[in-house]
Amino acid sequence: MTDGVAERSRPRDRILETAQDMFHKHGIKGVGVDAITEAAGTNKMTLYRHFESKDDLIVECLRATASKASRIWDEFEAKHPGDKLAQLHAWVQKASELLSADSRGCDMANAAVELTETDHPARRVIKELKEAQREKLVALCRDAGIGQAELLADTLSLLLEGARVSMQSVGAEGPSAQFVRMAESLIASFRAR
Amino acid sequence: MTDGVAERSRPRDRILETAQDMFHKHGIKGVGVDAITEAAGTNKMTLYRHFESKDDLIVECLRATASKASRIWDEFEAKHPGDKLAQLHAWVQKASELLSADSRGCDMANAAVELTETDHPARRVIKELKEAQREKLVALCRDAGIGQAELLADTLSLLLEGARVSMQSVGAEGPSAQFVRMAESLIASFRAR
DNA sequence: CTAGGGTGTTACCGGTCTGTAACTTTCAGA
DNA sequence: TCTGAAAGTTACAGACCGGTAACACCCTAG
Repeated sequence: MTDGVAERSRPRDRILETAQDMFHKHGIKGVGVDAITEAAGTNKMTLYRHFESKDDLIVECLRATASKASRIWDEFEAKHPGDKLAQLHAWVQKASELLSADSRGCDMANAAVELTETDHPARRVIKELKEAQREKLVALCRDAGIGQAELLADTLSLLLEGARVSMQSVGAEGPSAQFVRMAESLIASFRAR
Repeated sequence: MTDGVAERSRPRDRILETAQDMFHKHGIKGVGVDAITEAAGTNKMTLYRHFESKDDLIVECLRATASKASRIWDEFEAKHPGDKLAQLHAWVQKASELLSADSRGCDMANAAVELTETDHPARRVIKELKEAQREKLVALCRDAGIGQAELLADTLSLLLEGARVSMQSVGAEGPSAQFVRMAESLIASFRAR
């Protein structure tokens, strides 16, 4: 009713999906477990039967989000089978869609900003997942025949990361509006070397 | 004693400085007013005599931080009077020093991530101050004789913003390690156009 | 010396937070 | 139809949060 989540799924799935959404919109420290369970159409006890703690829920949410994101890479391969350069351009395109569709940035980066305790269980997960994403982008650049693949991948990563956080500071009309142009001319200049 | 702030200054100044430091290290929602006043060697009542609310304190902290940052620009002009291109390289150098000295990124960007309420008083301040910084960098690029000054400035902004948030996710050995190389080759390529 | 503003101290308010206990209801499968 | 696990309900514990009231203290300007 007040709920955007498919009503008849298992409570654990509803909690996970609702928590992802609410953490994303309001920040991790900006939403309590009561609010999550209420929005998920269940209650706190059920949450704690499925998750050890809020921290555990956070970790599971990050893993779920990363898992969704990794499915996007399969789309690239499906749409441009074998054509790695086209897949790289598709990456840029997809990134720009993310920017225009959603102004709250990357859940993992946001979590890293919010969870300042150096030993927070989510921090190792964030690092692990971000490094996996980096590896994918490096491999894509390399397979697209670009010489300095690592450098291009890292530059594109920083540009996107910067665009997603810049949107949260100054909005979509700020520097992030030029993301596609920046990324494409970067790729062109790396290809020309 | 447990306190890094100069002991004998006015309580208001101590609170402001301590709050900046603690907000930076632990995040805005990660530190309470009690902890701030205790670290500042004073008490909560004194804080509320000088600041209307925690939100007001947050805003003043952001303004103070931005004011410190703007003094850096004076250094550029002092060290390389009239030589705008040298000042731009000094900006890159200074940015990389920020990256190696501190892994908690930009206070304004972090605040934008944490304070998700769209009508939070800090949000307009963040936008305002970030836009002012952007204007400065655009002017510097233009005065350095670069044609597409806005595009270079925005690209450098996104790179730095991305580097500062990337450090918080994957650490200093991640993509942000290449920031100087990226920035310098960007400047070179814009100058060659 | 004295008046008064800035500061410190203590206690408190109402609210929210994570997490738990004890109990009841629902519902699917044997 | 019976059983047993999953889920819902209510209440609560203990801590912390932002913010305020009332009062005692100091210390400097006059």
